[in-house]
Amino acid sequence: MVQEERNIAADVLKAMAHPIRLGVIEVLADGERTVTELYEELDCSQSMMSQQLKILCQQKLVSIRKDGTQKYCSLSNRDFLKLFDCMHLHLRKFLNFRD
Amino acid sequence: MVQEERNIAADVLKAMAHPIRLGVIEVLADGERTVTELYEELDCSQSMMSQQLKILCQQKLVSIRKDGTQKYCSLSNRDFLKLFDCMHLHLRKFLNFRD
DNA sequence: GATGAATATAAAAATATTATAATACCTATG
DNA sequence: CATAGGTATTATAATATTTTTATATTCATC
Repeated sequence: MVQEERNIAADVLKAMAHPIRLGVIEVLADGERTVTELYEELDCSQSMMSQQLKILCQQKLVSIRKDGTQKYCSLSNRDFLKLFDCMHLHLRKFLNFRD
Repeated sequence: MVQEERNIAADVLKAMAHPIRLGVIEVLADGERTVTELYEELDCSQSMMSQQLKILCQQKLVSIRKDGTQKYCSLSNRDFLKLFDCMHLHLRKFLNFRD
């Protein structure tokens, strides 16, 4: 990677590096959700969710389609789900996390 | 992942989400380096590198062995190198990045 | 066109991150 | 033991992120 790529890659990672945003990715791995479903499932405010979704969309991690008054969110790039496997192992193997 | 795991996972991702720290991981993928080699190769100050290495070590992404007056850095967990493949594709496929 | 449900935006305070500069801390060697 | 090379720490200013609260927008329905 060249400098410029690392800057952008860092922004993408930063977009994932937040408990709620990680939660959104995890939930959406299971399939499409509305904004309301997301903030209920992840137990945060509507405003919070809206702002976090914006960040995820900007990095093209999540995409949104509109249907009437609701918005349906889904993963743009399922490749990054691999990351959760790495992370799971890392938590157990390197940071002392119990199962 | 439960809440607590997402908090920690977010910290690990945050540790990667920085141009220099990404650079360190990339360079170390190729093999061990001293601190001096790292900051010369990545073109930043010694102090900057020392601080960034600390963050990487805290999350057990990098480990350091001492040899006399120098410190040798290496990757603790090569699993995360998969991330670079995903990222490379993501940059090209989703963010309009030329090759 | 008023209402209500779903979502977005703005503002602001609290906190965290980043980057730089200055200084301190080893440790090997003369 | 003074020095110099390699690395760490501290302090600080600038900037960015996080979270909450309040308000705005949009759209379907009555």
